Amino acid sequence: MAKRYWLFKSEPSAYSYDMLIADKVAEWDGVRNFQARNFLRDDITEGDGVLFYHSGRESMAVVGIAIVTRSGYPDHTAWDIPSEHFDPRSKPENPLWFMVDIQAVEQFMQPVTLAEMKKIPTLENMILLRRGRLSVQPVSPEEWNAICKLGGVSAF
DNA sequence: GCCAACGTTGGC
DNA sequence: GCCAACGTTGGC
Repeated sequence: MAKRYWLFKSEPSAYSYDMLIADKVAEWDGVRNFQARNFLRDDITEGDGVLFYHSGRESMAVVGIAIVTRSGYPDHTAWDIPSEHFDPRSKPENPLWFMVDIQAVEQFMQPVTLAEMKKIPTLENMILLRRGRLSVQPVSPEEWNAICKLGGVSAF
């Protein structure tokens, strides 16, 4: 199966790329949107590439890349009552929400800002620019390459 | 801090 | 099943 590419958004005060580096591997839990859930459950598989995007006032930029180390599996925080992501509709025997694991690969030399991305014709159809609110979204190989290049990833 | 976009909920 | 109300995200 061909490797696919994704963009994951995170508010850096909630979870930043630096925290991912420190944690080595992160469970991408807490996604509570059905479209994003479907990607996590059905499409995102081990080995896929992830652009890590910081949303919010301080950053608004892709800051690095990550790799999926575990394909979709049930998000156990949904049945963890003290968790802020608790959702009584999800049960271990019939999970509603899903997550994947990711690992940091390389921090960008240069964060690629939202303002910068808006100026690149190759990126004009990016979901990030068209429907800003989806927190897990597919990225085309062309978009992936353009952003990695701008970010100064060593492979380019 | 404001507000547009948009996903979700719930009354009918 | 429709749609108004509501809540959240996230850029500005």
